[in-house]
Amino acid sequence: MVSTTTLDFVLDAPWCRALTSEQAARVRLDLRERHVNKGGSICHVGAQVQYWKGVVAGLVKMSVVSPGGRMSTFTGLAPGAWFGEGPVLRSDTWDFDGVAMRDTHIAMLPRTTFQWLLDGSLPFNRYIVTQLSERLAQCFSVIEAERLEVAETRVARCLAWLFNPVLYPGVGSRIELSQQEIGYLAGVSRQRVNRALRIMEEAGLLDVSYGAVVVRDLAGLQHFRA
DNA sequence: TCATTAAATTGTT
DNA sequence: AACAATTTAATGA
Repeated sequence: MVSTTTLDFVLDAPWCRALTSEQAARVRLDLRERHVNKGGSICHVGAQVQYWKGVVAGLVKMSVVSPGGRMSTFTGLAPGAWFGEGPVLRSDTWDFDGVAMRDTHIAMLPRTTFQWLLDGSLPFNRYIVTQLSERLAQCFSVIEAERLEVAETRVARCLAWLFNPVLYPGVGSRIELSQQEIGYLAGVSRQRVNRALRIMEEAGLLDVSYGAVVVRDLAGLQHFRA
């Protein structure tokens, strides 16, 4: 049995609302949850994918480590994010590391249930396709920012990703995130984050406050160039 | 409720 | 990376 917060979170998720009552009932039955303390591991490269996971609360950093030991952070996963469908469909093992950037609450749906939904629900398939498409678009956006090698642009894209309403429907316009944390996510120093945020605030794209950012113009953030 | 202190975050060099 | 300034949270009168 899972907590009511997790249950509410899942039943309210866009993919779940599209299911039949019978399917939703099985989801409810198979659902598990887990609390991960700050710094704890949510998934790691090479491990078997047992569950399709959703971020109920907290923040997860998605990263990979190269053979040389260099670490590259892809993105943050904000509340409302569901992830793991890629590994489930492709390789059965995780292809990235997930680390909790703060105390995090994870909802987990067994792989077999996930596949059962894929086989039995057209709306669920549509949701997954939308999810994958959105992620692909975001990947292009981030790759472009990397090539430009402008820290401000990377920060902007990184934030735009975090506030993506398709991927993270629960996220409003405000996310509690220190400049240090943004630095980890975007792969730039805290100083650069600080400067980038000021520039973007000046441009009217967002407001910065103590330990949080409020997005004013998401589209503007996505297309921001330094 | 207010004042004091510690901790976290931000701004600057 | 180090330091100072600022904001928040916690504590106790």
